Amino acid sequence: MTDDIYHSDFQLGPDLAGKRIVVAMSGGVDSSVVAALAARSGAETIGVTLQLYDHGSAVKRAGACCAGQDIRDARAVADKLGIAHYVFDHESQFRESVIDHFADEYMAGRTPIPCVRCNMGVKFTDLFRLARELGADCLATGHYVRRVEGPAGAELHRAADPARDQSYFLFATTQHQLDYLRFPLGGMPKPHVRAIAQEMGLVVAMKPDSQDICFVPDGDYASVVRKIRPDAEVGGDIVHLDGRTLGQHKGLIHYTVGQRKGLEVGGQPVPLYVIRLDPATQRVIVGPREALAVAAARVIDANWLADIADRPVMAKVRSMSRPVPARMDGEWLRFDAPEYGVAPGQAAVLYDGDRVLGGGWIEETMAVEMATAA
RNA sequence: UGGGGCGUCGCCAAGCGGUAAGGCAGCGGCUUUUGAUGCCGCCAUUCGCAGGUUCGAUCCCUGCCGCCCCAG
Repeated sequence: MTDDIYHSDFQLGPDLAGKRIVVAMSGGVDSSVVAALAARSGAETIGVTLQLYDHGSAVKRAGACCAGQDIRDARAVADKLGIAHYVFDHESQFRESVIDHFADEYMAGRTPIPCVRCNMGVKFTDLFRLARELGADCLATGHYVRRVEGPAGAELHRAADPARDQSYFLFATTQHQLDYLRFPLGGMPKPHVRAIAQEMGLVVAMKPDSQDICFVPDGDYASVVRKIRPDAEVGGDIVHLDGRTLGQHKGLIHYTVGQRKGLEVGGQPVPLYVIRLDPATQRVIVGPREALAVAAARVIDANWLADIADRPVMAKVRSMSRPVPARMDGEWLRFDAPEYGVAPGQAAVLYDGDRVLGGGWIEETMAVEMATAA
């Protein structure tokens, strides 16, 4: 027999007849394919789309989701598949749980990850509840991550396609949520997903991948912060670690730890990087790249999916980087080798091979010099 | 209005008679499912201004302008 490109496992047992699957449909190609796979599985499939924000028709850029055209796309796919489809207005919830928090974090000199907040709240709390209310046996999403049945229950693993892996953004998924969630695309390469969409004639087959922050129109996140918090742009001094004031900046929200571009400070022998942000004095502290070296990060509000105490782990402090060896020591994640550009507000996610052990939010960091001096 | 030094890209800075290094900043692109980082490319027909010497000057000479230092 030929390979069945539609093969997927919703981990609901051998017979899906009589089962009910709710699919979170964003209007993109990934979740559309999940809906298609669910529909073909024999289970009753219900598509749900949450409208998260609305910039009018202004957001016609590639990469948006959950608004305007995306909702129409989701509806079109559901119609094509012949499945039920519901749209719920979650603009106010999304604004409160994701966008407002995003703005406040930047104003506090931190660097937020709205995608994680969105997964935690809107998707895995609100949608989760909706799916339960609809009597579904599971909630399926288009995330590129794998759910593996382990000896002690469901485990969260990285996607088979390392280039697509989204596990970093899902570290806060609780065991309870994981039990109910399904990620049918976790084992597939992206081209495979598009092939399915194309073969099934889904209108979204050629839709560009989403990227950047969905609710930020053109990469200019500062303008979004400014719109929500009009007093966000308070300028201040750009101060070197050695005490020299090198210039003026246009507001803390424009900077993040590790950032090099945009300081507009010239005449230096070496590039300067943002070492830290001081919201109390509205100062941007800069220094040479070496000053960025961090020995440890304090992690709070953690979500653990396995025991991580006192054992070697691999850790990621950003989505796009290979995991580095580290170890948890109480709240402190201690890196075997210095890490650079670790910003408070970002997440630290721990791995054991492909398995996600959990993670938490970076509250503060310890510079290498301080650590060695201590 | 005594002496000395300096004025080269937005900033720092080489060049000191043979037809403008480099760094920083900036801009563009690539990469990227957060913010960053990184990588690649671009970035002074012109050297404070005006003359002069020379085949040829940013480099030599003269004057002017502007800074800086010492002295008074």
